[in-house]
Amino acid sequence: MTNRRSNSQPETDTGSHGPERLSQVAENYLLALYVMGEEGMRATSGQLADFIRTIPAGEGLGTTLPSITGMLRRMAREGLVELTSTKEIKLTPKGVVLAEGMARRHRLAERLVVDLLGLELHKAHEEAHRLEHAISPDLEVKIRERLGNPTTCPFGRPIPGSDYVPPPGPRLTMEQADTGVDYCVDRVPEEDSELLKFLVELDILPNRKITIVDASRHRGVITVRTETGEDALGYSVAARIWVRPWK
Amino acid sequence: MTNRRSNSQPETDTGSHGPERLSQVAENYLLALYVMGEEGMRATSGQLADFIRTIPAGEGLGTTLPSITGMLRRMAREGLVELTSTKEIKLTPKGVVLAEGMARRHRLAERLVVDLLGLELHKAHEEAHRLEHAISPDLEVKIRERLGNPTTCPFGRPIPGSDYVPPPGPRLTMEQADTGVDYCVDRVPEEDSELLKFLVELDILPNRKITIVDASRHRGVITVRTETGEDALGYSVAARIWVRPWK
DNA sequence: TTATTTAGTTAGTGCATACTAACTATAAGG
DNA sequence: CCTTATAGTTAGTATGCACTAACTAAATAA
Repeated sequence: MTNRRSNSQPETDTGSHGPERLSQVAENYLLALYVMGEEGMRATSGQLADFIRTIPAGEGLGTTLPSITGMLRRMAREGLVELTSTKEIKLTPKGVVLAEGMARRHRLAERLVVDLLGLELHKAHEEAHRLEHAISPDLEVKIRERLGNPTTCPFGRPIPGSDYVPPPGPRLTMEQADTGVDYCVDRVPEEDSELLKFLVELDILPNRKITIVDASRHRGVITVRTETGEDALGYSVAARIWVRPWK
Repeated sequence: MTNRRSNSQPETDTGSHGPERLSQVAENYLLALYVMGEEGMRATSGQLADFIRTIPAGEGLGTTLPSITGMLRRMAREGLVELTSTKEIKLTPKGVVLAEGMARRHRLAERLVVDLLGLELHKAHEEAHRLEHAISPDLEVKIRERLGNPTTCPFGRPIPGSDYVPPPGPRLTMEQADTGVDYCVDRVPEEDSELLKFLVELDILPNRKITIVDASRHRGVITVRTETGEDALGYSVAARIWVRPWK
């Protein structure tokens, strides 16, 4: 009777390539590694620990280095990951397939709770982190259909397997954006609930038009005009918001 | 990396009455005990084992008597159940509250997947058995609102905490129903996927009107008229379908 | 009544997942 | 070059949850 989800089984399965269903913990690792890959981060045990710490539903469990080491060993045994000589963690082809599935279900779940159930955006990531483990292939199909085959999650990330096409033009952070030019918000961070509440209020959300009115690097403040008003953002925040050229 | 969901934690929580979050296994037990209570079944370890075996998502795990004994011991330690001298398993007040929550989420999830996502009815129970563990209080509220505060699940069972009022008149099984009288289907079994496919086809579903055209006990066959046609049912099947007087 | 079946517990084991403490290897600094 | 910090592994332990095998108590049959 605890907080932990774990997983035990005397390996009753027939044989060579491990059980079909993964533990929730393994699923979390796969998703984390997938997203880290998307973001171009070097995936090491330490980075992974940091990343897993941001999973809200996880309540900070399984984030010590020894836990990571042990889990990765088991995942390597199941052929999900490989540990390179440089201590970098790589998904195997099998791992990639399963990780894509997790990202797909995670992002579909985010759309589900936001678009269909009206959940506040800043709660979507956490809810999806629970739901992603509970969505069967059958249900996934129904969700996708019901949502009209979305291509991105509500935070702007692509849904693997959808017919997402990267929008033309460079993607850059708001911090790097030019003054006086119209941009379209491409992605916002999904894991920072407090920031998200703020971004919702300011209407700085994917597919909204924004213009940098003023960027005073020395003050560390960027002034952004949205369709609803004008607001000041710190550089550290601006650096986490991705935009692309408008139209 | 297995099929099993388990749960481990060096009991890091502060104190006296156990961790807040339960394991999925414990949640399954609570729901099982709750439903068995609803059905007026005597809850013993053996009965519980049988019941848990019907949980499709569980893949038959945790159904041996020793597993049950061990789990019940842990749950008793957490103050969720009590084992009476007659080997009967009783939910404690705390257990009842948590079990009601499980039943609530399970039945809301069934409505969600059927009404909102268009999932085939015969798959709803299994899907809900996964989803019930992944629904937070926040999300539960949204689901309930979105569904318009339903009072029953798609199989006719009441949703705890809703404003369900038991319909007037006696509830009886179709096997006990009189010939030539109009009845309203009250409940159908949710866990028998094959039977459900059949009942959907025949339109023998909660709130539909049916009439027993003929009951020949010696042949073990009941002939039922629904709004779409007339069909023959075996007594063993009829015994599992609950009806109430129409209007 | 005694034998047998039925139901349940206890004992012992195995694996997943978590932790802390102690060790090691690599990188950074002096 | 040697020292120290940083990152990661290994060792050892704890808990949850699952199993089989063996035991026990209650009900049933002979």
